[in-house]
Amino acid sequence: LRNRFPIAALPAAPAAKRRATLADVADRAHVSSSTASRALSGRGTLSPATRDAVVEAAAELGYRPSPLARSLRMRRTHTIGLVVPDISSPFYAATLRGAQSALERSGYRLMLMDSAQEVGREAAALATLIDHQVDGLLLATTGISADRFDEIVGGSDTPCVFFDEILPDRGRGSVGVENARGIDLLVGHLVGHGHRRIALLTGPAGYTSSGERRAGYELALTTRGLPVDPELIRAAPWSIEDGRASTDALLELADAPTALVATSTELALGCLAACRARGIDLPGDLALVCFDDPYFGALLEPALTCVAYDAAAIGSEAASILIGSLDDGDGYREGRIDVELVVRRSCGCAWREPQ
Amino acid sequence: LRNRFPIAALPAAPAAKRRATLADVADRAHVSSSTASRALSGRGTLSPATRDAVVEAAAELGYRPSPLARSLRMRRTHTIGLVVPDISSPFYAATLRGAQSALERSGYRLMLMDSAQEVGREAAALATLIDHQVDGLLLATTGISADRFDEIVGGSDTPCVFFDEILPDRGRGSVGVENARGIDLLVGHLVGHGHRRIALLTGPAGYTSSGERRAGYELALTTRGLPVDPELIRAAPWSIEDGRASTDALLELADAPTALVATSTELALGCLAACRARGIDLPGDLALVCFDDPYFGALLEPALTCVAYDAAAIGSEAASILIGSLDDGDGYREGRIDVELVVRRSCGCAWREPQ
DNA sequence: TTGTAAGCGTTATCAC
DNA sequence: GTGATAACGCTTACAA
Repeated sequence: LRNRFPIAALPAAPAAKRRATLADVADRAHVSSSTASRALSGRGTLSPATRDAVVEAAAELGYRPSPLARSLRMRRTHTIGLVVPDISSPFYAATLRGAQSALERSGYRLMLMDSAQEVGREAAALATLIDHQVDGLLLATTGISADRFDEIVGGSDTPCVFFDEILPDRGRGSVGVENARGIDLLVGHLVGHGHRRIALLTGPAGYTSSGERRAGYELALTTRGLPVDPELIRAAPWSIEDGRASTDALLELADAPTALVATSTELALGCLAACRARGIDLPGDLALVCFDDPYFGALLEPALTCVAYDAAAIGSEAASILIGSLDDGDGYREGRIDVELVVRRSCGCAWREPQ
Repeated sequence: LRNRFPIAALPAAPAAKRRATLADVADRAHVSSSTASRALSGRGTLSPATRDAVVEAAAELGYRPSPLARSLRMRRTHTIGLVVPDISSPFYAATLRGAQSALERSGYRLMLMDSAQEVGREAAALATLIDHQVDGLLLATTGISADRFDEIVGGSDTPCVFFDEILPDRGRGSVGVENARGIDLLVGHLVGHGHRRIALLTGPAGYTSSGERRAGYELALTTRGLPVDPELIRAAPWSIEDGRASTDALLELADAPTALVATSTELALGCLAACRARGIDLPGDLALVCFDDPYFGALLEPALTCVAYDAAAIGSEAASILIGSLDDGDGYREGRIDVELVVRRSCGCAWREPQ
């Protein structure tokens, strides 16, 4: 009854060989599977002889432990969940890479979810990740409420580190860029060029970076004794189209600005497009600076003066904080990624491309 | 398989520390855990009354099944492994997003690994993914050998679909862009402008896209009765710096080209940088076209004429093929993403930005 | 229609 | 030192 399929009748194709399990290794080394486990994991005590035997058997069988079984048993997955609003954005892609390499160094895997800028999907992503018992969470929130967040991740006390977009008073830490300082650098430089009517293109209200940059702008003006004119502040989604529309509106003002601070690459490009269409000379008629240094910034016309920062560092810093929190226990750590002013031509400086 | 446990079913007050297990649900519904399993999974037959009781108990407890335990038991993880050479590149980030959304639609999760353009890391990434018993693999290879590939994924017969960079004769399918057609479009357009000495900036030899684009270039010239001059072909890594150096070299030729086809955004930007530094007028002195349409292409000076394609579609197409192969069994499916010529100014056309 | 029991591949807690 | 044995949370023959 057993042998209904004699050897000769086996299919020509080689049956997929079953992966060796710990039990197989144990058998081959003539020990119990608990001993084999100890030998391979290094935990517990056992004689060097048996350890060697087990290790050898494992090597011969090409044994690879099952992370799945291990996770189920140990209640640790060595997996970190990452949620971002849009992974195809260069910024988040860079943070992802930074996080990934930092995590890899510590032996963690990454499970990625994209919230597509929808709160509902963000919540679903978090729930999925929690279901998978990720050991920790890296989250650039797209606007989940504190209550919803608590409801989903609160019960599991899975540590969470926020980056870029932060949910206040939650999680084990947060990482952002020096938004205020960056804007101050930009505004300061423009003021140095003699500008007094400086416009701001910022993102929608309610976002961490949007808010910090706007506040930074107002502070930068105030500390320099300049008035804050609400008309010069335009909040819109971070897209080229919105940047263009906002710039158009600013340019049609009776008392138009002489300089403009764009808080993202896209907004700066929108400004560029608007000026080009209207025949406005940059930086002659309007000086432009940007919070963010795209890799093609030097090749734009005019080459973009901006504030640069290391997006990958945001990810790796967040990952480091998370890993720290994983064995440290609690507390709250805050990281800020440094910014740097990169002076080129769009601000009015007489910069020329090197070489 | 789909999300039968919407997050709305979470308990209002997450006071429960330990997550409810199936056994808890069973207890509360006064049935055995196998019955509870059947009720929740919809498999097997059971009375409507008990089913309702179980479902209600599950809802009351805020029960969420453990994918870990389920995977271990079912030998299916509903997780797909994705390996790319560099996730911070906009191209791969876009493919990732495409893949992610297609997979999500079918109830799969994504586990991401970055090979950092190193064969060793690529192999390690694959091994890790196989260890995790991913149900399938999406791979843009960085150059792993067929033998090594077989060694790592062969034994498990985990289906694999290649995209962008392809390992021939392996896996269940592959997806690339219409490289030959794209180059033909570009070369054809330049020839239409009267150019006969057309240079090519391509990537390093040994890459799928690099090779296909170079072959496409030679074919495009030949079919138009133009000679192929090896001096006009420059193979170098896809970086701005390399593009610049290659352009410099071409420009110093005794018989310099009058037009140039860059096979990537970076190479085109390098060409731009070289021309700007040398005071070469684009497109007057040199016409430039590019395989790839960066989102800022219209804002460069001159606005870039190029061949555009949907990078996200590569990822989603690859994911679709993989998912198909997951239940279809074997066979090999090949996908090609369409390209489109976007005419602007760098080729010599009299294009003006809309509006 | 439902329950019992045997796993999936590990590790931890005991005895011996 | 080493080996049973019992989990981890789930699915699925097989029995009842």
